[in-house]
Amino acid sequence: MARKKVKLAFITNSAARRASFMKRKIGLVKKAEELCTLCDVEACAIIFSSFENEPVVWPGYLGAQQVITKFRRMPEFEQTRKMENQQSFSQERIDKSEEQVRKQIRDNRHMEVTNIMYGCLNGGDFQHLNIHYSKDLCWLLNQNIKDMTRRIELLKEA
Amino acid sequence: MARKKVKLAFITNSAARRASFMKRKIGLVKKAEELCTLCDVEACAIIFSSFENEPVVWPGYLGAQQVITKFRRMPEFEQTRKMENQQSFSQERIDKSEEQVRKQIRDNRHMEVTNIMYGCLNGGDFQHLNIHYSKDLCWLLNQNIKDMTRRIELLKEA
DNA sequence: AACACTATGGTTAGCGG
DNA sequence: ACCGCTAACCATAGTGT
Repeated sequence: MARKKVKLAFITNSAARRASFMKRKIGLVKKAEELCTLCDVEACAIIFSSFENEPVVWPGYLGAQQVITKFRRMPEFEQTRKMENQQSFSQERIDKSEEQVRKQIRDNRHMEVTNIMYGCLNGGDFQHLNIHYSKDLCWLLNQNIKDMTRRIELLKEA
Repeated sequence: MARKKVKLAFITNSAARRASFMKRKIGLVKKAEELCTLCDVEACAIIFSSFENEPVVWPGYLGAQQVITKFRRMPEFEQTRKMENQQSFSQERIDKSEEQVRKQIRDNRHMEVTNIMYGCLNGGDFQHLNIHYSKDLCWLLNQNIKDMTRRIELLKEA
């Protein structure tokens, strides 16, 4: 994610994919270690890749076995419930993302109308604006006027 | 890690620990998903914490079972070898860190002597400098003179 | 291949609601 | 408790060696 924002999809170039894997593998293990140290959790991770003959096993063979045993001991019904939780977990993340998109659209609109406003202030033509932009522009102007009025009042008090 | 750089140690405050866990859990799963998408690996993660009654199981119960089965099928001797690899993996990271520390010390020294140099240029006293600082300062001055000479030559050519 | 570097994008601690 | 925000840290893609 350096020069360009990287697209979250399979990396076709195999050298790049390998490089990315090597870096991210370390990153992931580091994050897991941090979580353990900071929050005292019991966890394990296993990663099979086509780049290495053996899987990455964190935090090591014995540690992983211990966690797996604990996992296996959970009653089946708990595990099934968990699967459902897993789904709702993903759903929540989707909902969050969608909310963020909506927010972004609002912000973009705001900036767009702000730009139009400055254009008008510099003598631009605003006769051609359609009804939606006109209404937003009006609202924005009113907001700005309110802001300025408030500031003036504050200055008077001081 | 906003206001201060956080120390990598158990978070004593339990509310803060819980908050950190909740955030980092999501972060970890996200990283794992990214690794899968970008590099097409087969992986699983299980996290038992005192904050949740059930473990976080990624990528879900069935997916985890599949990976665990594959892991269990590995011959014992491979698994043992892997344990050793795990150790050397950690050792490598320690070595890297130590090298970085050494580099940092060098850099710090460089900046320190640079500061002294500017002090001298501004009329500071350098009679009291011990032999080590004197030598480093001498070296730094020579470097700077070389740099300047090179730049002068470049300018002449142009 | 395997590293060091660095600009950028991503993560998250601490707040405020 | 949980959510959103933002400054500050952290991870890493791309590059050069």
